[in-house]
Amino acid sequence: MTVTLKDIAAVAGVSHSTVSRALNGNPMIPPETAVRIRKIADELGYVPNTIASGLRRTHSKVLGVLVRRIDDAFLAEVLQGIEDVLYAEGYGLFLATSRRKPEREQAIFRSMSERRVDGVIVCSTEVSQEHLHQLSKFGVPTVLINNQAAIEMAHSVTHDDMSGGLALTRHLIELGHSRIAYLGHSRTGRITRDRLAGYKEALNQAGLPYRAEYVAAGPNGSAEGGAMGMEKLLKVDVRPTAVVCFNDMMAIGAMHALRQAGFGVPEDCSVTGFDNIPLSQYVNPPLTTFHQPRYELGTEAAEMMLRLLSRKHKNLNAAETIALRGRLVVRESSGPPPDGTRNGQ
Amino acid sequence: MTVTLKDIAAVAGVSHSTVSRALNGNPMIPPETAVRIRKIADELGYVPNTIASGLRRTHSKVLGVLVRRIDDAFLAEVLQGIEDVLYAEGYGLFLATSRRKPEREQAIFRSMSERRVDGVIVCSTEVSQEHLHQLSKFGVPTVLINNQAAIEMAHSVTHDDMSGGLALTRHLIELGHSRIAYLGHSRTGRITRDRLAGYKEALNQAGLPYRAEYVAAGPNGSAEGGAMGMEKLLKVDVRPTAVVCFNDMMAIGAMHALRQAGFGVPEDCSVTGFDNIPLSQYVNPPLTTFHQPRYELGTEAAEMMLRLLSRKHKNLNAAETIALRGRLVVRESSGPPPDGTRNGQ
DNA sequence: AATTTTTGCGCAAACCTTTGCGTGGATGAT
DNA sequence: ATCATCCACGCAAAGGTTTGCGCAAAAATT
Repeated sequence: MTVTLKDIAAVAGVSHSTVSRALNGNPMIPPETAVRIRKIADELGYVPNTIASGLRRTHSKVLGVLVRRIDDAFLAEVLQGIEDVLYAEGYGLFLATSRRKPEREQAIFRSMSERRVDGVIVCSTEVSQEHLHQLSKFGVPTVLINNQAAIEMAHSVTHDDMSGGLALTRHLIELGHSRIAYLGHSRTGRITRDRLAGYKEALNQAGLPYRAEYVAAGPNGSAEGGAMGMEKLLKVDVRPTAVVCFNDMMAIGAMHALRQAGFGVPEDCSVTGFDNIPLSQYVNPPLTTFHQPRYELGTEAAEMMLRLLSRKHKNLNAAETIALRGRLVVRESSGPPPDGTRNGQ
Repeated sequence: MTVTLKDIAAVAGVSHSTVSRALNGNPMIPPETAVRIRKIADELGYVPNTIASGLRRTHSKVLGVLVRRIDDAFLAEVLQGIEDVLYAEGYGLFLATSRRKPEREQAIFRSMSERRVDGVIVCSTEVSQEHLHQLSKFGVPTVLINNQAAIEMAHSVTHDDMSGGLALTRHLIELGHSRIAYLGHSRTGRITRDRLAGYKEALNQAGLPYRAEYVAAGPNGSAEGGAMGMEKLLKVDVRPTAVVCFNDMMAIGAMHALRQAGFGVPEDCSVTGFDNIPLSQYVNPPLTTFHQPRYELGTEAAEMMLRLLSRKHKNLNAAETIALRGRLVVRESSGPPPDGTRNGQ
């Protein structure tokens, strides 16, 4: 049924080795023979069997990508970045989502090992050190994107969360705010801490006090989580006049909760997000946020992986981290504090 | 380096065939032998080589998925639906994005053929009849999701666009609108036509005239496209009091353009979207839209593909289409028309 | 006890490609 | 004419698995 090298060889009157070499551009085969064979292959409708060639060669030209979930504006764009460079380099992309289930993650790593992917890119998931170790034991290189727990001896690309938290908070301070809250996300580790650290640092630099009651966390990173977190903050005695949210979706939820409670944004309370997801500019009011180089996170990770694969002498030990910088995006959800709160509380 | 069946066989003192059979649960091997072998395999850290087994077997247990792009709220959720059922069934997911480039699409189909995927799911892209034919020639079954051009003899799952357009328009009519515009998307084929058809049908049923000047198209399906389309509609002599947009992002753009021009939504002009993307409830005002069963589109397509693969006697000819129904979601972007336009213009 | 059946497993081929090594013929040098 | 060189290609092994067939030993039947 399907045509193989042997079939082409029979028609061309050569051995299948010659066909293989001709098709792979091996210089051993003179050009005229090569084009003749190529032509016959095309006429016969030959489609090389990557799976057979992968068996003989050592690599599969496929990269595994593990991501928490696909239907997330942030991750989707990172994925697109990865896919674009993999496509350009002729690599395939084997995708799986962990959905935060450790057993699913486990199964995925196994499946990727079995499929002999050349490497795996792990994106924004709480991946355990052991799993990664298990992979590296098989010589499967790994690149981490925004890993939650800082993992030793790993290749990773991250964005600079701390400077983002700092930039947003400083922006609010410059607008005159002093009662600034931080609305985090209880299920994320390093990232929420880093952003919180930036927030604290900004307060510190401005000589403003840090108040524990101004730090709340939503149960998750969605709009619902933001709304729930905001409701907590609204119960504080002296309400904050600005809130730095963990991400844009939470900020959107927070604004929703504020509106529900009868407060205007930014008149009564400024709100900032984080990530600059495409939507943040279309909500009303458009969101002040910190832009993440999402797409670039993907491309950088993919390129790092490709570099890793090209230097065959896998000195996987040499850890490497590249940190991408974001930028403050000021829109209309942040403004001066309400009158009377300008200086001090 | 890596441990193979042969290594296990050596330790267990049997042949590698026996190991293979034991590990695959072949009843020929008595249970006690099987568990003994299984144990040795585990101790040795054996990881089956799917690529070798795929060579011997005829199938790869991998499905190709071709999608226009990943960073699109709609497609991402469809993808998640696909991934979830594939994961549950032990299938892998090989992902590629066409990004509307025909040559890229071509290359992707080729790459998928070469990788011997068991089938491909094509999602919402303007895929040509020939490409699909090329795949089916190789016995690679195909399932289409929301294909733009209705393609003959194909398996596909779609949503019912016409009834969506009809439901939205009827909703506006019931609110009292008579000057209702349709804002389409010039780059999509069947879908925009179907929604338009539903719009016309609703007008027709209500005895309202269809006016060509009330039908505009944006250059693309994004918020920018919606804004640009809306600007055209605002130039019409007698402005519409409601506009049915092709999708939510365009609706968001349209609302933006209306605000820029000093009009209120819905006081001056109602706006409806299509898709009910997660964000549509968080924009201000929250968007009236037509919910698409995105996730289910994915799961249905994956399940259809799996059914296709299970009946080995590939009677691929038997076309099959399943249409999923959506539902109207009324929020605050639609309301009664401004005074004085209620009856007639 | 002799014969048949069953059980448990090994042999080897097959899947398709890549590649080290070898070979026969042509070409060039002496 | 003889020998070394080189060119173009073929042979066969290798990569890891699955599986039809066969075979010896054990069990069951007579």
